[in-house]
This record gives sequence, C-alpha cells and structure tokens, in this order.
Amino acid sequence: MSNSKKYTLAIVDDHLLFASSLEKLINTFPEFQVLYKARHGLELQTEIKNNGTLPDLILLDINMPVMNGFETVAWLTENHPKIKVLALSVEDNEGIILKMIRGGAKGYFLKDIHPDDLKFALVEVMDKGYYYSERVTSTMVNALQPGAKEPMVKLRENELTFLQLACSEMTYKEIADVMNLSPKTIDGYRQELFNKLGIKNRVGLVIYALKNHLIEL
Amino acid sequence: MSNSKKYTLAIVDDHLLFASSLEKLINTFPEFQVLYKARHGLELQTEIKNNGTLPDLILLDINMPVMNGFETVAWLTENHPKIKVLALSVEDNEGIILKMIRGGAKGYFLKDIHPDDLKFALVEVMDKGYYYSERVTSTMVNALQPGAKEPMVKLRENELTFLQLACSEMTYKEIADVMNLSPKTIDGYRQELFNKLGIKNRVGLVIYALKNHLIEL
DNA sequence: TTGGCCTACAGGATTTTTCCTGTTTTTTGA
DNA sequence: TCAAAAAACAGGAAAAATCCTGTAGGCCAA
Repeated sequence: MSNSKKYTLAIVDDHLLFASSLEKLINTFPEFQVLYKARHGLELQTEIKNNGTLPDLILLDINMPVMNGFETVAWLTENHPKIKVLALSVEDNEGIILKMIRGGAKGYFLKDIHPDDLKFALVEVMDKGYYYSERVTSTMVNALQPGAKEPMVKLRENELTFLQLACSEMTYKEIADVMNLSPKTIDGYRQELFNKLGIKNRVGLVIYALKNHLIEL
Repeated sequence: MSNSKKYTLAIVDDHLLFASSLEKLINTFPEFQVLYKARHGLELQTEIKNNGTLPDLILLDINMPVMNGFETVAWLTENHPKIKVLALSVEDNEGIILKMIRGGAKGYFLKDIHPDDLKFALVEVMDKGYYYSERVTSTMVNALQPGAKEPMVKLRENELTFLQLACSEMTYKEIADVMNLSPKTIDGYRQELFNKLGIKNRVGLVIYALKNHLIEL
C-alpha cells in the first residue's frame, strides 16, 4: 500500500451525526482522509461537480432520501467508473447486496461492522480493487449457483405498480381504475405475484413489498 | 457548566460502527468523555454492574436487538434514576417520542442531527436536566392538549395479539384457532379496530401495526 | 336485587378476495 | 409476414373478509 499520499474518500449518508462521526473515525486512519460528505446522491453529484478533485473512494449509504444508493452507484459507475464504491447499510438482505454489486459497488458491509474491519476493508478496496466479506461472498455464490434456483424474482413494471398500490387500502377494483386496466387484468397480476412470490394473500404482498423495499412506510 | 471534571457518558447502540464513530466525535468535546459502549440494554446492564463507575449520561438507541430502548430506559429509570438518558433514533414518530419521554428519557433526537447541536444537547442536559428540541416540544404540547383529541389509541391485550397475528398470512379463522376464541369474536376485534384506527381493511391493519412498531418485519 | 356496561359470540347478508380455466389482443422474433 | 409468446381480459364459483344488528353471561355499583 502506498504511504506517500493519503487516499481521499467521500461519505454519502443522510444521517448527519453518523456521517460526521464516521469522518472523525476515518480521519484517525493514517492512510485515509475524508474529502467531503453528502446527504444523498444528488448532493454528491453537485459536490463532485463543484469540487475539482475526485475522491478515490466513496462510502455510500443505501437508504437515503432524494437519491438513494442504487441510483447513486449507477450514476457513479456511468460517470466516474474509477471511483471505488463501498456500500453501507443497516440491512442484511441478499436482494439488496446483489443489487448494489450488480450496480457496480466494490464492497458491501453492515453498519454494525467493527471499526478495525472497516479499516481493513478500506485498505483492501484500494489495494485489491474490491472487498467482499464472507457474508457477501456466500450471497454471491448462492446467486450464481445455476442448478439450485433463481431466487431473483423479476417484477414487470405493471406488476410493481400493482404491488405498490395493493399495499394501500384500495380495493382491486379501485386499483384497476387507477391503472386504467380491467379488474380481471389486475386479478391476473395478483395471481401471478402469488405464484412468483409463494404467498397466499394480500397481506403476504404487503410483507413482501416491505421486506424488499418496494414501498416505504 | 463545570470545567473541573469531564462528564462521563455511555453509548448504547447495536451499530458498532456508529457507536465507535460517535465515541470518537464525543471525545473531541472537551466537556465529555465516553466511558463505555454497549450493543443493547442487556449489555449495558452487565457493563454497569461490572464497571464500578456510573456514567452521568447515556445515549440510547431505540431500535436494538435483545433489549430495546423502551425496555432499557424503563430499567434505568427504575434502577439508576440519576443517570440522564438521551434517546437517539432514526425515526421521527410522535408515538415513539412520547413513549420514550414517558419512560423517563430527558431528551430525544434524530440521527440526522448536526454534531454541533448534539454537543449543545449534551451540555443542556447536564446543566438544565433536560433537552427538548422544537420538534419534541411541539409533540408533547400536542399530546397534552386536552380539548383537541386523544390520538393515543389504547389497545387491549387481545386486540393487540389479534392485530399482530393479522399481519401474517393466516385467515381470521386460523387466528381464532390460535387464540382459542370464536371466529365471531375475532370479527368483533377486527371491527372494533377498524373503527378505532379509522381504517377500511386488513391492509390498513398491517400498515398501522408497522407504523406503530407493534410488529417487526 | 337490579340495571347498566362490557366482552364474547351469533345470524345473516354483502362485498371483496382468491382460484381455475379459457379467449382475445398485442408484441415480438425469425 | 407469420407464428409463437406475452399481456390483457372474462366467466364463474368458492372462500374469505367485511358489515350490521342483536343476544347471553359476568361484573359492578347504587
């Protein structure tokens, strides 16, 4: 690892207290220095445009207002592929991990990580280009197992819209009106989702949507 | 404020990275020093018992495994009433704020607070005994308005149990079996809850339970 | 003791959800 | 351009959810 110059990084997290605290912590690592912080992807974009220098590394929260982690990592991969992105989340969810890695993140870890491990992860990412914990590795292996199963459920645009509307107090008929479709079509979506997701009733839909962050409370 | 001696404090939060970072931040405040950290209420209890000295102040997260913020503040108020407790949460929810304050917390703030404001809050709490932000104050005023309304919906034991079971894929008949009651009684609970909570169907129940932390995902 | 109140429970009707199968329309790929 | 695949839609029926009103039994207070 280079000792000549500190690696610079940016922190993107809407929890100001966490971001500021983390900045303090990271600045105690001799190899790293926080360049700037942002509350969400959009703020990061303007920060990058205004501030002449790019960070070597970005610590990216996933749950954020305005522009979340998924959108942000997509934008970064598109516009600044050289910047390493480490995703940071409170949630240990396979779907989310895969989504971020597919989006271009070079690593993923939970907010309950030990500071020493964080430091190790930062060093790894700069040295080797990536850092994957055991948890993330096993998730990826599972996802790539061809024989086993394809747990990745793909929802069509309309199915997603229906699912989100089903998480309200609307009846299916009302949903059909909103979506400008026949109630029978809506019933088709419902049936299809029940099969795909392995659930039995509308409550199952709500639970699924919540667990997979397809809706917000 | 006393300059002779630093105030000591403990941090209780299951997110190790956040807790450690916050420790670093707070230790830069000349008036304060972090005595120890714990991942949840239970760990705090053993820490307090083992470690001879009590902290002056505890920063307490609400969402934690094993023993959450509500249980912890209740225990602290019961066993160590002299310790000031500041609740710390990601969620801006009136019900939660009131629950913590009723439990004995001397203040409440969100994790997106600015570090300077945190410092101010810490100082306030030690000097004046409490710190309430505008947000918290307005919440309390609302809650105490006698004429306006009583938004605090009280759920009976059975109603709560039913509500929680209703947030699953069980049918009402199955719920009746589990609770050893007639399906008609369950229907009565349902009707009563719909009226009390102003909702129209079972999805409304799920949403309500989630928003009020009556169930976990 | 009696009347009021509360909880559990019922009857019975209506609406909504859920299920199964089949048809028409649209889109897509060779 | 034509056939196959996908999407939208329908009929019909059973199951579950929702709604409304009413009753029986326990408890408590005047």
